[in-house]
Amino acid sequence: MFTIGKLARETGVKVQTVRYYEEIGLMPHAERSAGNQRLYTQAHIDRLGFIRHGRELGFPLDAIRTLLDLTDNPDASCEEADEIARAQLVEVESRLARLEALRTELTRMISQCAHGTAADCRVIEVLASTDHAHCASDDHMPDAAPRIAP
Amino acid sequence: MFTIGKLARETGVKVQTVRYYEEIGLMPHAERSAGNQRLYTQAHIDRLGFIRHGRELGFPLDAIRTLLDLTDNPDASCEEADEIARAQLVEVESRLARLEALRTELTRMISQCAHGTAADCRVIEVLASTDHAHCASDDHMPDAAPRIAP
DNA sequence: CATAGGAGCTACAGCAACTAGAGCTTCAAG
DNA sequence: CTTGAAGCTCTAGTTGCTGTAGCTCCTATG
Repeated sequence: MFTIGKLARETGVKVQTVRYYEEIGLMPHAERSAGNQRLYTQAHIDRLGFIRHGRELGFPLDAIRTLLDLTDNPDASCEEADEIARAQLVEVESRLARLEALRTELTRMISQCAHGTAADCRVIEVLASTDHAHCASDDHMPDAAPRIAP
Repeated sequence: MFTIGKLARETGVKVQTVRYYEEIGLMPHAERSAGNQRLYTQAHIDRLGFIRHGRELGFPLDAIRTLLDLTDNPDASCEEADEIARAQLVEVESRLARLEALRTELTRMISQCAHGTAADCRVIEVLASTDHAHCASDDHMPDAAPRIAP
């Protein structure tokens, strides 16, 4: 059996994050030692690895929760998993499109900057202009992407 | 002079968000009418438009704050604005790279799904595997991107 | 066997950038 | 004069953690 520190090191998830996952029910309540310390097995490492991998792919915790339920019911249809993955792909592609538009706009802004004073700074001018013709402003911004490494 | 509702409609920023921007000092404290309602002028519309445009380009509010300071000092060098824009471009490009890796991985997962049971679902299998060879897991996840449209 | 310091524990505060709601007042139209 | 939309303040919630304070516990060394 491992302590929480070992579990964290094995999976690359922070200790606090493991406790957080337990709190929100993503990880089961761990057994405790005589001294009230959490004890984990290989199964916990696997589950936490699954969660981390899902987070790396940008799945929200709720989607991961559903995917974990599916792994607990191996006879269930995998349609739901497929759907979650597809939805995530759609999300990722929409973020990509948006970010590509941003890159274009930022590149243009920067390349046109004459390095003078703020009064005639192209960067500021672009922001101040009411002409949003080149903005991708009409589709919505993506949600937070997760932070994995510290 | 406009009410907060008109200001919000003009700029596409929500009423609550305008009040929030005032609270955090991004928008100035508005004049009040006899009945304690906020009153705005064209200058406020311009400023809020600037903020919204910056948010659309993904700038964090702190960066926008700095850019707004520059517009208030038109004689200052625009070097800082340029640097903020460059930093934002770097950020956007790193998110793009990461998202492209995600798209590849998700596409692969989905295309290999045989639509059977969870037990042999490729999506779940990929998440459960400890082989992270194809993950972009070693660079860190980007920060939250903002949500502009409701 | 005592002790030092690293790791564990709980509980709570904070981050970004809003968003939503409760419960009230004010304004403008009919 | 009334009604309903729009304004007001204040508080709490969102997502996914992260950090801190102030404890206790475990293990290794002297």
